[in-house]
Amino acid sequence: MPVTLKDVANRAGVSTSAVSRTFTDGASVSEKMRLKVEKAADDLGYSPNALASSLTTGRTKLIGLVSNNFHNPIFLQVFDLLTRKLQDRGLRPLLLNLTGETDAKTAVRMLQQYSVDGAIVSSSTLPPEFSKSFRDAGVPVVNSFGRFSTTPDVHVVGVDNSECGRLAARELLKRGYKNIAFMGGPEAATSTQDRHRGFLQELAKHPEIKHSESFATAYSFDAGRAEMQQRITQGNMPEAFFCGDDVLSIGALSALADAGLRVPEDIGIIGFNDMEMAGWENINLTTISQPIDRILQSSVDLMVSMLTTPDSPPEVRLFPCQLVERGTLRPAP
Amino acid sequence: MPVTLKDVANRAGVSTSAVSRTFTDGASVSEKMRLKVEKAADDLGYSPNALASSLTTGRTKLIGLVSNNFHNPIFLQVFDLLTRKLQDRGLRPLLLNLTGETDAKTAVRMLQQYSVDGAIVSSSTLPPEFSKSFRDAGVPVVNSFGRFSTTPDVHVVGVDNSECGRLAARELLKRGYKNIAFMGGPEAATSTQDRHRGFLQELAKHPEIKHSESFATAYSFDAGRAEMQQRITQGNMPEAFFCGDDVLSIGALSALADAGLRVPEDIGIIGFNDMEMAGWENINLTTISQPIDRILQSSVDLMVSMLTTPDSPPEVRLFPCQLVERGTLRPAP
DNA sequence: ATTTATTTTGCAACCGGTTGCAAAAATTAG
DNA sequence: CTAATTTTTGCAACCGGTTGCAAAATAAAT
Repeated sequence: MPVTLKDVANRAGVSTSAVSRTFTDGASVSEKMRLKVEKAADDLGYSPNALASSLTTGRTKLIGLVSNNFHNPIFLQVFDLLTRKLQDRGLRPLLLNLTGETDAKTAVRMLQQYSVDGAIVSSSTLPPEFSKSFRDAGVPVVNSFGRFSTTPDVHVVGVDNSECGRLAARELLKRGYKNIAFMGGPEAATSTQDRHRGFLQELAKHPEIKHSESFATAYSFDAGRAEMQQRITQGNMPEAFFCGDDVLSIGALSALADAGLRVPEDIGIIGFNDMEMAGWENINLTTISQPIDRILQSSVDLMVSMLTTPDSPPEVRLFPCQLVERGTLRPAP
Repeated sequence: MPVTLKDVANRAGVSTSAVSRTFTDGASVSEKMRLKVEKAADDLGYSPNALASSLTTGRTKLIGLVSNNFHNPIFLQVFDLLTRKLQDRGLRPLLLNLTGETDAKTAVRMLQQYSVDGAIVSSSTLPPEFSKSFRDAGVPVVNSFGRFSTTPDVHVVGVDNSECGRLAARELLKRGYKNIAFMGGPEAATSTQDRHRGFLQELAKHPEIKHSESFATAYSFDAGRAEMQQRITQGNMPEAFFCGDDVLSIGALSALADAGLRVPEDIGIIGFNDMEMAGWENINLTTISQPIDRILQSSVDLMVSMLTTPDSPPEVRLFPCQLVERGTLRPAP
């Protein structure tokens, strides 16, 4: 059924090399030959078998898309953009779901078996060892939404999370809140750690501001809701919260609503991510947006450049975040 | 860098065939040989190159995951489950994003170039021609969330959407609503058409019930909100709505809230899908759930069985939907 | 019209495995 | 202890392409 190189060669009455060459750009083929071959290929409906060619070229054009986060809606957007951007470059995304996977070795083996040309690791909760293992196994990797480092093991693209923490703190201060809180995601997530650190850095400049912090067990609605309920029953509530994620914020909002606390009149909330839902009128969450499109574009660009020029030193590309003003924070006085 | 079959053969002092055989189950190898080879393979850290073997076996274990819906959060769950289930079976999901793709030929070529063993098409908005083209190109396909047909072109797994429409209607009637409405997604989506049909079928049995219908332009929050606003300004509101999707419902809820209409006191809403968010306490949407896990499990099972026994006639597997009682519909009297 | 430089083409080996076939080794039967 | 079977193993061809090299064809130079 599938028509092969040889079939085309026969029909065109030329060697297989000639056919191969007309389909590899940069190869030496005369115009006459090219036409003859293309004609035959068209007639037969031939398209080259990428897998077979990968055997000799060593390139599969397969890119592993590695994640363990299939719960935050933001990742649907990530997959959407990433797959399209890869497709545009003639690359194919092979999805690797590492949910519940703790052993980097297994993951490496999976990638290797399919000889992916590279891997884009998209997660802020996957331990950095994974990326490193991939690289050590000889797989070029880009870590999207990864952690800033002055000595990165692999390419990192994302935002400066501690700057985001500072931004959130500044914004709360600007609006005159005197007693504020940080509500993070899981303490083990580097993104939460960094945002927390930035938050504290900014507050260090304002010793008169009271502040407190707590951590939800996950980046999820339920965790955010539970954590906020906890804070409410404990009493001694701050005036405003910086929540480490929108889903978390929405959970928190729901707990506040249940407790009869009004937002932003009684309590202010600022989230993080600007997921689609944050803009929905019944949620209307003031939040901080990451430039997802730019981050992913840059990730793909980096991947492509690694494929053409291997051994470029790991690079960190950070993009600025932005406040998205909506209705859950009182205006500056 | 990568260690090959030959390397292992050399080290073990045996032929390459022997090595190949120890890694293919069902092949004839003595215990002695197997041990010797496994030892050598371990020492070298060998793992077979799946792509190379695909050349001769004709199986790549690559399964195309085809979708054009990267907006409904329900699909994140779909990808999560699908990738895990495939991985469990030793298959690898190759993601094919057909957003904005209108030409089935292009899509087919993409699949073919990577010689996927099969394709799981997950979408209720992708034209059925796509699935058919894939099949015609010799790619086994399962259409998840597809449309029921007595003469299906390909395997179809999903729910009986018209039965869901009937279920929704029955539920509304049971609760004593006398004037009800159907608010569908885009009229071109088969899922909307079928739910609509079922809805009407049920109402045909109750001529005393007033009913009306309208269609949102997409399965999205904004479309649902806009459509509901439209209905409100038109006046002449029904007592309850069956919305063709949860996201749509949530948009509708937001419009109702803005208009000062209380749910379920003034207006009842029943959604469809039971996405995670529907259960969030601040949304608390009464809805109809599809057994996503079973649908996807069945899809993967069907795919696997097609790979082992090709040419089985296309089958339709429909699973029952279920009411999920929450707070947006008044209780039965 | 020759000679020389350049481009185009085909041959054949190779990429990393798999597999039909026949020879070799191990079992079982007589 | 042979002869007849059955199992295990290696050889070599093949899967669908790619590519270095040298021969053949063209083009440029003298």
